[in-house]
Amino acid sequence: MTDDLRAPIGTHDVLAPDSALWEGVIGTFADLAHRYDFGLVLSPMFEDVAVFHRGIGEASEVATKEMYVFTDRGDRTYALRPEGTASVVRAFVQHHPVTPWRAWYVTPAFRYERPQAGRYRQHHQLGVEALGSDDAQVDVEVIALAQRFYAAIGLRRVRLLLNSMGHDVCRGEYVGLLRTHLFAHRDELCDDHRATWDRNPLRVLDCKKPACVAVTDQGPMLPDHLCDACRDHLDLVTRGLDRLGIAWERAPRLVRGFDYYTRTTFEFVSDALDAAQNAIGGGGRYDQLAAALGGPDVSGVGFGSGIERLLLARAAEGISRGLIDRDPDCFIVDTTGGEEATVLADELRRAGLAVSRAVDGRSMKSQMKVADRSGARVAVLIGPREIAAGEVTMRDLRASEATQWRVAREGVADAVRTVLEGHE
RNA sequence: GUGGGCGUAGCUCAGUUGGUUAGAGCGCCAGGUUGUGGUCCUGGAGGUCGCGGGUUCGACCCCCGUCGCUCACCCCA
Repeated sequence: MTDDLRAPIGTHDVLAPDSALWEGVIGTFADLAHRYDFGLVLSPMFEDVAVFHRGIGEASEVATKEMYVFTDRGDRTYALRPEGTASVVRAFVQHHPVTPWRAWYVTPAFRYERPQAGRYRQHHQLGVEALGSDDAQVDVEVIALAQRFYAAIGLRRVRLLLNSMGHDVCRGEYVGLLRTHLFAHRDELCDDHRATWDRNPLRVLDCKKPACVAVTDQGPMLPDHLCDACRDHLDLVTRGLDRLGIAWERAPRLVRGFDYYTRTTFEFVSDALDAAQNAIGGGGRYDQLAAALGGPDVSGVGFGSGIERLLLARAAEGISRGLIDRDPDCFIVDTTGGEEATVLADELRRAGLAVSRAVDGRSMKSQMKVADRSGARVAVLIGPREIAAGEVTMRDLRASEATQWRVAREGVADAVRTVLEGHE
């Protein structure tokens, strides 16, 4: 209701219980990243603007019109990170860890644009980067991690689109051919690209307008013009994916938005989402990024995924199953003032249990209602009679018929555990 | 940046041709013989009708502006 102090446009607060899904997604990813031998990297949310200009490309849409650029009190020009890769690679360059270096991250990403479904000014990405090797096996592992991750969070209607951008020489030759073709057919392009095809010919490949599709359909496709080395690399990647049983599709038109990609590029799309925001993740190899940021001439490969998009895709697939259980194990009802509940709760929590309780001296009936809604499996009741007897009353909140029993005060933790196990 | 739709209780919404104390469901709180939840019943709290201006005897309703939400284009996660 206070309109003057809301979260900024295009940003969102995520509160429990919704946030449990975020915990689940991030936790699942952290666990998987560990299994795939990636270590967590934390890097600043803002960087010298040059990190992104040199990284994702000064001419890219994101860099030219979507970055949050600001000057700090010391007159330094910074930008809020619009994506994850550039700053991770910057960290790699700065610290020169032993290669191959494998890092995973989860971070907010900022882009100044009008919000819409699946598109926000602050969204969140998680991903991995592997630097210091150009072995195609790394590409395969990165893609496999992404694919296994989507499966782990329950997504089924996901397709992997694969392409190769070649390297600077063979792509350069290809772009020349494409530009010649586009020049010959420039009048047939869609309204937008009739003016911009020359500046960024690759973008035209990505255009969905029938006019552009008709032109590019007859033109040269990048995969047909790869050099031998790039072709071999792509073949190794596809063979690796085949051996892992990971389905993929060739996507010769796949052109990603950042300039740093070379060779392998891929995108995961959800068929449950509308085309405007169906990309739930993507990535690829970048041979020149580290060098562009002043580092060694080493290659890297990685991918990033938008958490909001993943959640959107889950919802669109009708997946309601949660990823983690954040309900309390037990709920303490104390009608003697609340001090006993505090003591018992602390004891149970130290024993590893998740405990909820009521405060403010509410009536037993009221506390029982709260206990019920809390999702706790069992209620632990403390009243004058229990205190006198040195016991508590246990009540199963999930049983269809009322069942309760007395337990010695010292044995509460074990009694709760017994109930929990009985439910599993 | 451009365009469409929408802004009424915490949430989802109703609100008659502008008319006198703005409603419902859910949620929340309290009761229903004073130690007990989930169903049911009763009662209660909660709204400057996004904000500002205008028209009018009178505006939640009409007009203008503004802010916000939302969807689409562009691009992407």
